[in-house]
Amino acid sequence: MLAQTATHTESSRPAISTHRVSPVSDLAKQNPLIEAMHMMGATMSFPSETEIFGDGEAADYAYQVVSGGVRTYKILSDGRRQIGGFYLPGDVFGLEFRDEHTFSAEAITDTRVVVVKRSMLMTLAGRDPGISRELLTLSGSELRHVQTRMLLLVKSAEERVAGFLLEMAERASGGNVVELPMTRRDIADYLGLTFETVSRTLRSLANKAAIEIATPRRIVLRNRSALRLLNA
Amino acid sequence: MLAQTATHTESSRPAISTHRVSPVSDLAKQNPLIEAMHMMGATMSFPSETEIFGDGEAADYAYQVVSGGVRTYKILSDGRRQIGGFYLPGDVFGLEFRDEHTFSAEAITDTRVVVVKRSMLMTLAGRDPGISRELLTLSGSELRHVQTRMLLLVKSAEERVAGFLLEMAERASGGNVVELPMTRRDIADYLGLTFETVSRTLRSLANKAAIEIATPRRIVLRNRSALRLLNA
DNA sequence: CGACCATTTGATATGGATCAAGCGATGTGG
DNA sequence: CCACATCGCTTGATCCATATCAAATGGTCG
Repeated sequence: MLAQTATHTESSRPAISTHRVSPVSDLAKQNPLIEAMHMMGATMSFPSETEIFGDGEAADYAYQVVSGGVRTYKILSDGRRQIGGFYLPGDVFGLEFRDEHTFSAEAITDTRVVVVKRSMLMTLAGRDPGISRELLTLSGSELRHVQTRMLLLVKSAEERVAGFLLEMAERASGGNVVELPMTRRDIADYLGLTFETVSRTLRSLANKAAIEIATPRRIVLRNRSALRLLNA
Repeated sequence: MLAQTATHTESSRPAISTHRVSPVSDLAKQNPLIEAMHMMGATMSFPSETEIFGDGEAADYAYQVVSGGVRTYKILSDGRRQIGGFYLPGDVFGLEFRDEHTFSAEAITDTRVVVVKRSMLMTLAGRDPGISRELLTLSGSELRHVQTRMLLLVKSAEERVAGFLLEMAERASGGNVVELPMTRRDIADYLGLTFETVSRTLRSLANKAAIEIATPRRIVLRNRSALRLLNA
């Protein structure tokens, strides 16, 4: 069954709908890869906190988030969890250009995704240089993203949190209000910090009037350039 | 001129030889991308410590190390230097799948590289799915490599240094003797540590009989599994 | 041989982790 | 509908790994 694992309990089983997704979004119309995924893919729903695929499983499918949010992660031998990335609506994940998944993936909230066989994408890519080019572009932007993360990980806690907020703001529409679908612990595991440090750092940024903590999950960016200075 | 910048002084100017590289290596014969680079590329020599390209410059060329070694890096606003990667003979660098270089590149020692126009590779990729697939594979392995780095960067100094040594041993033939072409500071800037910490950690690993410091630049791995345990 | 770097080693400082406790919102069962 | 349990978040106190500052040593190349 599609990317489903034994960890799904009866109550958290993802729902599969086999009819095609429609209408195709504007984005898809401009991007042959996304278009192909929507044309050929099935939609699946995953309840909050359920596994989409596991670290080490065969990477037979590629996914695109339709609604909700996804985190990929890896459990290190000492029990710590490192988050590989957060994926929001429109983002493609699971396409790792190798045969096994490097990370596990879970729905952060109730999530719908489009799923397509990787082999099908690869076949298409062999015939259509446009698809092939899109795959390269996608891979390149993943690479860039991870490199940016890498740069973040050598900085101070304040710089990491500021960088994270700016990244989330950019990815979710670009406004000043950032809705965080993930917990403090998720953010901490993404940034290589503890959740206490994330909490304290957010407080400290609020005290400096760089941000406002409207609710724990809703942050308002008050002074983007101050954040960007930290982000350097 | 090919990837050359104003920072080259008269005495450190790279030498260009326009004749084709030959013979094509065994590796190249098995990999259409590498083969293409060798067939169409020119060789250039860069003296130790000279710039190959700069952060932000147009990424018009892709490079493969023939001999010597290369580091890519970025200077952060606070003056710290983050090293993007080390490239040894056989490694391809500068192919960032975007129009501008994300990092600068310098020769660590006297270095020869094969240079080829990126647009030429892209044109070939459009015609030859084999080349296209190789580019994807290359991009995928860069991605995996950076992800591994990312995982390293959230660990302790000992884990980072152990991981670094294992990586270098694997890449340079796989024997137990690791020749380090780079300084302690280079390693530190690669791992997000200070050079003092790198030095102390190497000493500590030697005290535990996990390694032997034959000379500062030549490390012998004495107990790989101990290193791997740290590396988890 | 001498000068210059890279490296090592030592002493101290500090940012973030860890340990600990309390608070607030959310949802559940009585 | 209320009381309570749970979970996420915040805040406080202390500890520790690594940074920082400082100095000595050693290897390498004119």
